[in-house]
Amino acid sequence: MEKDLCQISCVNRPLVEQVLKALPDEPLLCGAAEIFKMLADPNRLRLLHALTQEELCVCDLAALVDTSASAVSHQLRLLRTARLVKYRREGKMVYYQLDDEHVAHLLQEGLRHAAED
Amino acid sequence: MEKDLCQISCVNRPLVEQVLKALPDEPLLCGAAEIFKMLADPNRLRLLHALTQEELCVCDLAALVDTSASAVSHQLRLLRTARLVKYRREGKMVYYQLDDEHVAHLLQEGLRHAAED
DNA sequence: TCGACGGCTGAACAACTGTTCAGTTATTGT
DNA sequence: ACAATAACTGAACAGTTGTTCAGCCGTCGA
Repeated sequence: MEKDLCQISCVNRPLVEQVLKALPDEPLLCGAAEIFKMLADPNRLRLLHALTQEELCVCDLAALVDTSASAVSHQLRLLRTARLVKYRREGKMVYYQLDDEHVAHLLQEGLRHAAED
Repeated sequence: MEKDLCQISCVNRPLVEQVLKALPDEPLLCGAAEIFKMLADPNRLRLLHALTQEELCVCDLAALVDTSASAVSHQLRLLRTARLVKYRREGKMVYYQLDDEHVAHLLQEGLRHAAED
């Protein structure tokens, strides 16, 4: 690594060291990246946006994004393991909702910034 | 599509229609997804976090994330085209900074939510 | 208890992402 | 004008992501 060039010449070492110290540690950065990764797909954004309004079952969500129930189920598993949604079983049906308001907040922030391009 | 199952039985059509109407339109959703996609990588998060503190040149940034200048340059291009960073040329050097405070804000939000897991 | 149905899962495949490598452009000092 | 250096770029490759397909699990009604 770092073999490409300018090992000694142009790097402002002290400044880099300083900035480096202020960086959040590895697990926190990766955790944040994981959350953003979940938000990095239009279909998942649709699902999450829908869940900001209503609790919905898998079939509803599949109809909403116009794909197979299987595909949605896979997506929901990702969102579940990332703690962005939680679910509730009622008979045969499983109803999903957002895990907390942070999710809705982040989503809204992203949409706002995308709008004022 | 939608061939998998439950075409008629369990879908709550009116509710789906209602939620569907409230969804942001395609380009907005994709725009937001693009932004989140840029934030979905630990190294890019490091770069952006560093730039919240200091204006830095490509070499500095490469040293910071401990990769080649080429790799960083590719990443910076992505961030540039997504309008998350802007740059300034000074002689041979190119200095990068965040395009606006929204970026810093989103970044901070993501880190905060990752922290309070 | 059995069949139907809502939902979940693993494997496989195509599409996308990030890095490396090699080569190019732009600017500076000699 | 030439060599050196900071940065950019396209092609290629490995690793990851999202969908499909086929089959499984859990619950309900007959």
